[in-house]
Amino acid sequence: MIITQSLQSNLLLGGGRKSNQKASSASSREFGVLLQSCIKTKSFQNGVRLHNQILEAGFERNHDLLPRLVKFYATCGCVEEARKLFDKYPKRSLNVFVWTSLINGYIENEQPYQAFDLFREMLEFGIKPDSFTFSALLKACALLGSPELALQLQSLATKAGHSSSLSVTNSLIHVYGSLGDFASALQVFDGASSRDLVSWTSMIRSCSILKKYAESMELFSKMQLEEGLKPNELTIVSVLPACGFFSFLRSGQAMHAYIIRRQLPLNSFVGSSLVSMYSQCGDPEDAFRVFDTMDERNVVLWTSMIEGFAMNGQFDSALKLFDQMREKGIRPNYVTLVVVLCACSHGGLVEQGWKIFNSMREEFGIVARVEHYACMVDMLGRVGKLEEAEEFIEGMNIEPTASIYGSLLGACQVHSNVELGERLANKLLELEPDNAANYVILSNIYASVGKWEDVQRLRDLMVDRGLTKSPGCSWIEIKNKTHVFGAHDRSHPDSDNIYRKLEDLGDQIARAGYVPLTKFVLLDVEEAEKKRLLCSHSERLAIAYGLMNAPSRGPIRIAKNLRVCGDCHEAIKLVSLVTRRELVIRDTSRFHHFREGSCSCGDYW
DNA sequence: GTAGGGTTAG
Repeated sequence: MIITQSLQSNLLLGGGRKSNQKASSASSREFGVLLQSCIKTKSFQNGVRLHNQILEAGFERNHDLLPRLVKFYATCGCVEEARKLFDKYPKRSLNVFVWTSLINGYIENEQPYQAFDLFREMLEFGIKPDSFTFSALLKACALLGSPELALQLQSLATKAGHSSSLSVTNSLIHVYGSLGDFASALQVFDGASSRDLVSWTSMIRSCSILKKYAESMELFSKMQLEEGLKPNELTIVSVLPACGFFSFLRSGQAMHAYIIRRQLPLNSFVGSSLVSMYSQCGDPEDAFRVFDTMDERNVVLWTSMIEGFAMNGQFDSALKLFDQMREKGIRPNYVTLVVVLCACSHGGLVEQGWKIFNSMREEFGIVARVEHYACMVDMLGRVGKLEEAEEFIEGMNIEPTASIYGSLLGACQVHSNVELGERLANKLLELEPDNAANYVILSNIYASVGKWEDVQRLRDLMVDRGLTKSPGCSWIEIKNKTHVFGAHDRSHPDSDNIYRKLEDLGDQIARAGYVPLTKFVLLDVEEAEKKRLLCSHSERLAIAYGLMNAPSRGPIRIAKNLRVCGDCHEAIKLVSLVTRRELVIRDTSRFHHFREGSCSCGDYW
């Protein structure tokens, strides 16, 4: 509405200034504005009526109106109509604007091949593409998943002198980022002669997509400090995954507050990224608050919230929300079902899991993909039904992938099944010889049953193949500063006090019945050394520091880059009991909410 | 007439 009004006022201003122009010219402008508003509102009937009037007035071929008419039909999903209109006139007589409109029309209707065919034809007719043409075609590269094609277009655009155009620069950053070519995206961004908010937002998004979250946050502050650019809601959406990844609740809250303060639109995109961020920060209550206040809830928003509950151990709430979503007539998509099956798996809800999996096609019209199968394998593996899981894999409609075997290998580690673990790991080492995780899991399986020679053999193999495992660490945010701890770390300036606090906590939990579970030490050392090593796992250092420095109210939140070990899990339950504090720990994919001696995961993770 | 946004198993 506002847009239409501003267009109308522009028209008035323009008309005033050019009062000596011919009447027909003023009318064609008027038609242009009206057509534009039909495109914006996608009002098909009004547009067709307008087209007829344009035809009667003899304006159809007007250099400004024809491209808009083409765009109108394409926007309303009638790209064939747009093509008919295009074919009505000799191609050589049509300007680049008309050609680009139809190219764009094909892309908007997800027909990238037709777009490229038309581009080829355009070049053959000697029509020179402009920056708009290149922007449009770069979008098509993302659809086709082809960074090579993007590179070709980049060199064509450079030759044609359009490479410094902002829209070409920004499209290039976007397409390279979307296709996983971070180096090229960065090269375009760094080499750009000018950058605007879109360039920064695209680069921040590229970092987030490629899981370069630190870079994402760094760019976000650099953009404001060095360029003085103010983020908008798209920038916020691009940086929120980074807040979630690091569990930086305060930063995430600041983003949320910024949206509200600047009155930026809180649409479904912003809504779902906020829900995800709060969930990843172990705060499902605030995630739900955002979810609950959204006017319009689409499938992605529902999916985010279901995942948010599941991630935080609230499996019943997750499944209840799934029911509610269906009652509201929202059709789940395949991601929703991945999330729901994963909730069943993590919550040990085997019966519900089977029921949902078996009804996927009939009830939701969704054919199971590899992700769904992986959830089922994980679900069976977790409850120790390893053989059933293996049979399930054999009976699958699809070829098992490394991820399927990986799911079951994880279960073999939990249930110390050496025989199956070995078999699977050998398959996996062939399928993905560069994935360090497989070596580590197999080595842990050997360690858990004391096969130290095999542990050593795998370590040597990893060294030979140049693979390293990422060292475990935990971190905590205190007063906007992040404190990172490695296992047995003594590098923190407050280290002495932290270890004193740990000793004190050790005494308290021992009185509450703690017995160290030394089987979780995967090293061939003496029993006493094992006990000592357990006490200084990184999450315990972070907890001790948190208890000393976090505000006295509210939960203490810690994030960790690996799974919490079984012994720490027991110890932390008791720490929550003796200190009467809620402790929230995020591991690689989910949360443990420790309260009064128990954990939200129900010891099942 | 152009460019940038949310959910996904292990």
